Amino acid sequence: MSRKSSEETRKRILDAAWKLLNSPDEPMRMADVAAAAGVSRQAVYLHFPSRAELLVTTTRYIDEVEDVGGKLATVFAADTGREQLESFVGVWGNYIPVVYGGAKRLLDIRAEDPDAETAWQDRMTGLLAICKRVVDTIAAEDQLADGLSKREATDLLWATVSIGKWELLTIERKVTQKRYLELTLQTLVRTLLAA
Amino acid sequence: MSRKSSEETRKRILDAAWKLLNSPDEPMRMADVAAAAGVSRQAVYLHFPSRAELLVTTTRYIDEVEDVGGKLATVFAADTGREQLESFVGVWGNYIPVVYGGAKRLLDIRAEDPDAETAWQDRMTGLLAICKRVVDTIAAEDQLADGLSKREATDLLWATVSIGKWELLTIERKVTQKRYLELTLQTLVRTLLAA
DNA sequence: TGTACACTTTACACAGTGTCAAGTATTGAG
DNA sequence: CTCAATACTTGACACTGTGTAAAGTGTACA
Repeated sequence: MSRKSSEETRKRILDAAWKLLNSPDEPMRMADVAAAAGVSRQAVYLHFPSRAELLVTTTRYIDEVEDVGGKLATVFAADTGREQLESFVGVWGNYIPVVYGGAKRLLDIRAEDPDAETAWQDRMTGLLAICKRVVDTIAAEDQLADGLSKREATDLLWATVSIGKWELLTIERKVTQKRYLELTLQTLVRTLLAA
Repeated sequence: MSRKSSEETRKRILDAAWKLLNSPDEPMRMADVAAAAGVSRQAVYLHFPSRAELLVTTTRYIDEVEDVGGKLATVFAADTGREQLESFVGVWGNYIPVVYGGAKRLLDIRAEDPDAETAWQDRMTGLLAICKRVVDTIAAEDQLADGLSKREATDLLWATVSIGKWELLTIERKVTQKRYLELTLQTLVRTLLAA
């Protein structure tokens, strides 16, 4: 087998993991991933040292394939803070359903897996940076709501668009994705922007 | 040993579980709980059929000892919707730190344990009912924000005071408990109440 | 005195992760 | 054409934690 085969197998494993991640009822043990990828369980360990690493790599892989970075970058094409906020809620809010499966499983093992914890922190830190930029734009226009520091506004924005809150509203309470976006934006506008 | 001993041992196990639950760095395996309670691992199984059941019972035990029900009932002593909202955020918001450890571990095993899932749903449903009553009061005064149905307002309130969001703001972002309460109340007032 | 009860001790079945070592098949370099 | 490296398979096993089973110990109280 050529050197290429290794890369292909790796990709097949990641795709299989991705698929299982998005089937909440399917278990995702190492053996399941291997079976779904059509390789032996050991082959998975040849590419990924542990389940945690596989999870972490899979989420990064999804981010890459779906180009989160690129999509989030478009948020800053908007000039005003309010427009950036709108754009951000739209882009990120519509990205959540894509990563939800992976994020949830990552969270599940986070308590026991330091690697998963690290990967989670990574993503959260990245999102926090975006939130900070949006808040900075708002603050630069002097449009930040009274009595709110930039730090607090950033934290509030970040917590409001969290995957956990999306899960509560859409999965648990059956709010439609469209309405979730509207309600979230409205909440943020009223909370973060000056009246 | 008298019939009483059984009850005492049970209580010691629950207290040990509670204690471990609130020490996030301590593992809480059945053997750990047993050791902390000063009994054999098997004794734990004599009182609780599974780890999930132990977790579930422990959270209910905390609720009982701390009298959540009673505290939440005081919310409705207030007359106006706005006052009820304030009271609710205070009571529930200050209860979260007490149950946080248990809630987090319950969430962790929820994916694999139907019992834990049920217990979680129970608690969330209970909280949702409180949210609904507060929203009803607000709506009866015609103070609900424009374009918001009672159902949506209830869901938003519920998601906003969720344990997950509290965790993000206080644990992850180091917002103080006091400031968390202020920010949460402000968000809710601006989001749910008519201007 | 003895028996029911609460608990201990020891042992084991089972699932899932991760490791190890030997075997097979393909591919490309000499 | 040969052979060695590469990529993967196969099968076995150690380890951890949950849950079960069974025999043993000690104590209360009828």
